[in-house]
Amino acid sequence: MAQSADRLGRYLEDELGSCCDEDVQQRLTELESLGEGLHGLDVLSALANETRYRLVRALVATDGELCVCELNALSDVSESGLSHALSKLADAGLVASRTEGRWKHYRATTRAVALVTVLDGTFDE
Amino acid sequence: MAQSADRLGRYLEDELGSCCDEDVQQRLTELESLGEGLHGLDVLSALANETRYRLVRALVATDGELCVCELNALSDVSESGLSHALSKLADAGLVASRTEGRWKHYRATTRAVALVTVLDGTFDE
DNA sequence: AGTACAGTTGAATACTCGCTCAACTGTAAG
DNA sequence: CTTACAGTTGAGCGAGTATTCAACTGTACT
Repeated sequence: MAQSADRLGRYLEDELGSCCDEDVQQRLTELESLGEGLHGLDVLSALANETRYRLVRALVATDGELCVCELNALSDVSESGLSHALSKLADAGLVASRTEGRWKHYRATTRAVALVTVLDGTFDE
Repeated sequence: MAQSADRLGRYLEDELGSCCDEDVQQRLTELESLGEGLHGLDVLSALANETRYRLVRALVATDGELCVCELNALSDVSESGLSHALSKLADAGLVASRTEGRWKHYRATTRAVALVTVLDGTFDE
């Protein structure tokens, strides 16, 4: 860390013309405050996996509900793996479920819809 | 796969009252078409890591450029690790860079801004 | 020329995470 | 009450990934 502060000092000197230790210290605290807020990392982690991403995309595309047994048809993992995947997605608030008898239905949340939509949108430019 | 088709058949029978093999087959192909389109998975993978996510958030929050040496201050990895991280982000189209002398400046792309914004937005509800 | 520094690259290591297997819960039907 | 089925849970293994170390490129300054 002392190393990187040195380099930052040299950089600020380049930028400002002159630079004292206090300038470096101030900039350091400014920068550290930028690094806060890891809100959303768990959501991204949940989505950043082929199996889970496919499930979410399918649910978003369906614009409704799909039964676990239907989701099974479009994922190439075991039934157990599918359950794990859906559980992780539910924890991240990307899918919600409804049980009916012994069948369980999943649907995409608005969060999932928003993310997939934005993600697709950034490829059209 | 034969197993899951069986289960799907039983499910469709429950839903439709009756169900023949052709119904199952048709539903299967419908479902498989939903699983297409992995566009964006690499972007998510790039973002779904604490180090890289913090870098992107910082760049988005700054609404401008940051020097590598400044980014170094808010990431707790080595200088080399930082370089690897930025490289992966650049590959995913989440950051862009500009070299000036021996200093290199990074900025968030519109894709990064869009994603972070949407992600934050889904927590306010 | 040579030295110092900003940043990158590739290989090796350590670690996380996704998947499967087996055992389990809960629901419906004979 | 027993059997069959839908789905979940936890442990353990294998594969992918994040990080570091060392060597490198390119730029400025003397």
